[in-house]
Amino acid sequence: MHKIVDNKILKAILIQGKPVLLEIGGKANFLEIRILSGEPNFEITSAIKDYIIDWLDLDRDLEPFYQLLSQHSQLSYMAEEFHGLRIISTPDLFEALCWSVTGQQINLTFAYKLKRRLVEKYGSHIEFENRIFHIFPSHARLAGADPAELRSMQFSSKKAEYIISIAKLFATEQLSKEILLSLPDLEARQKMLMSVKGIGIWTANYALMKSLKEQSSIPYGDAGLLQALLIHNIITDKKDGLQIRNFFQEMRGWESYVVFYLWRSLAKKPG
DNA sequence: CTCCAGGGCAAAT
DNA sequence: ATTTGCCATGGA
Repeated sequence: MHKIVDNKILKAILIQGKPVLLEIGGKANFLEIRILSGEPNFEITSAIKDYIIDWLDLDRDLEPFYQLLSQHSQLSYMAEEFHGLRIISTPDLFEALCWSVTGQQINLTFAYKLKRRLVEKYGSHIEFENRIFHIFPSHARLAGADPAELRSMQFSSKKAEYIISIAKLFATEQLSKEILLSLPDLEARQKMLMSVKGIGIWTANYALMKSLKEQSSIPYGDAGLLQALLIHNIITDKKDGLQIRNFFQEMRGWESYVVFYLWRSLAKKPG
């Protein structure tokens, strides 16, 4: 959903329903944002700033997290190696849910392929200097999609059904980020999401972590998480729930960040 | 060929 | 209340 060119992020988003193309570049101690396409005014510029702060989690003080990591025998290296890395969130809850349903039980490479097809077929886009910048499909668009069409794009029948029914929940305003945020606590949010077909505990926690940025939302059972915990000798058995719970007990308040860093540790190092 | 990927559901124990 | 079969596909 974004491109990186010359060490700058290019991303198209909707701000107040209007498409805007952003370029985010790094300077010494601040970010420089350019609006490449769109009609900026004060209100839009301000909303863009809020969006980026939310998206890249820029308001969070990571020092307490690095303190916690540095005390951990196996993970202390991360405070150095991944210094400054923040959770890249998915502000659009609908997108987060579609992605987590898509990614269920298949390898990530294939999951990315499916998402690309979904975005290219149903999403809008901005064209700028002969390049296309995609915007994730609206729930309204996917609510009207034909499940057979998703099936032909190699979504499983169940995933096609789940995604379209989730889109309909959004389209009929039975589900939204605002509705979830209005609930009293994490448990209530998990419960509401899990009442939807296709959303189990993993999907609920993933979406809550990525979109609502719940700091204690742990995607228990996640294949990548378990693999990373094994690699770091934090657990010896993927089925040993006690070891896993004990680990997250130590990381209380920063569970999501630890998961995010563990996932990052699995990524192939460039070069 | 088999196993497993950033799971969840429904049927069968 | 737990376990199992199934979904779809591709890489190891």
